[in-house]
Amino acid sequence: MARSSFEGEVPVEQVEVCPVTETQNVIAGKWKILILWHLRETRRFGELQRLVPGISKAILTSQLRELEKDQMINRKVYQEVPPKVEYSLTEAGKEFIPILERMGEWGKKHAVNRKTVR
Amino acid sequence: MARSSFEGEVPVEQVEVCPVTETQNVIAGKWKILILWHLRETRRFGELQRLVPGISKAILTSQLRELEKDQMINRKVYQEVPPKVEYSLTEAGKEFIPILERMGEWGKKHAVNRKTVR
DNA sequence: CGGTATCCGCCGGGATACTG
DNA sequence: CAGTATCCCGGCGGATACCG
Repeated sequence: MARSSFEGEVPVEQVEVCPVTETQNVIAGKWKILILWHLRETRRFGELQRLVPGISKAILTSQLRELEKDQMINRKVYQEVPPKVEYSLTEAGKEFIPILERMGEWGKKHAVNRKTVR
Repeated sequence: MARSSFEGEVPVEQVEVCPVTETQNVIAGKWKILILWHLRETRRFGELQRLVPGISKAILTSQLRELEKDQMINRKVYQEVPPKVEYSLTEAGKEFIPILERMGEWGKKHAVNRKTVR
C-alpha cells in the first residue's frame, strides 16, 4: 500500500486520499458520534462523562483531543479553582450535525437488525 | 459496559443502541466506503480489486462479506467456468449513497488537512 | 474537577500459500 | 476467477493509579 521504499514506487504524498474516507476517519472513534451529538450544546467535561455512559476519563480525554485536532470541537479552559473546561462544536462540527441526522434516519430504517458484530 | 452478568445489571438487550453509531459501524471497515462507492454500478470481484488499489483478495472478501451481512450489497454467483460473481447495492445501499456524497462535500471543505493519523 | 501515565488485551487488517 | 486457510502485528480502547 505505497508503504514500500522500493525505487520506482509511487511516493506516499501522491496517493490520492478519498475525502469521504477522511470524513469517516474523523468520526471513527468508538464514542465520537455520541460526543459530537451531545456537543450540539456546550458541555463541561464531567457533564460529557455523565452523558456518555460507560466511558472513562482517560478515553473521553483521548477522544476529545482527537476531535480537537481534527477541528471538530473547541476546548475552552477557565482559569479558576476548581477547574472548569467547556467543549463546543466548531463551525465544521456544526456543519456535520445534519449528516449525523441523516445517518440516524438511515440507521433507524436499515441498520436495526445488523448481524456484523462491532 | 453492560457486559457483566451480575444480578441487578441491565440486560444487554435493553441497552439502547444509537442508530447513528450503528450506521457508522456499517461503513467502518477500512475499504468499505470505496467499495460502496464503486458499487454504484454492478461490479465483478476482480473488477473491484482493480478499482480498490492495494487491497488483497482476502481482505476484499472479508469486507464484502460484512457488507453483505449488513445488507448493503447483493452477491450474485453465476454457476459457470470460470467462476463469475457480481456485486451490487441493495436498496439500503443505494439509499446510503447520498450520505456518502454529503460526507464527501463536507470532507473536501473541512477534512483536507487533518492531523489525527488513522 | 479535569485531567496524565502506564500497562495490557483484543481484533481488524495485512502477507502468503493453497483451492474448486 | 474468486475465493479459503493461517499466521502475524500494530494500535485502539479499557483499567487503574496518580496529579495540579
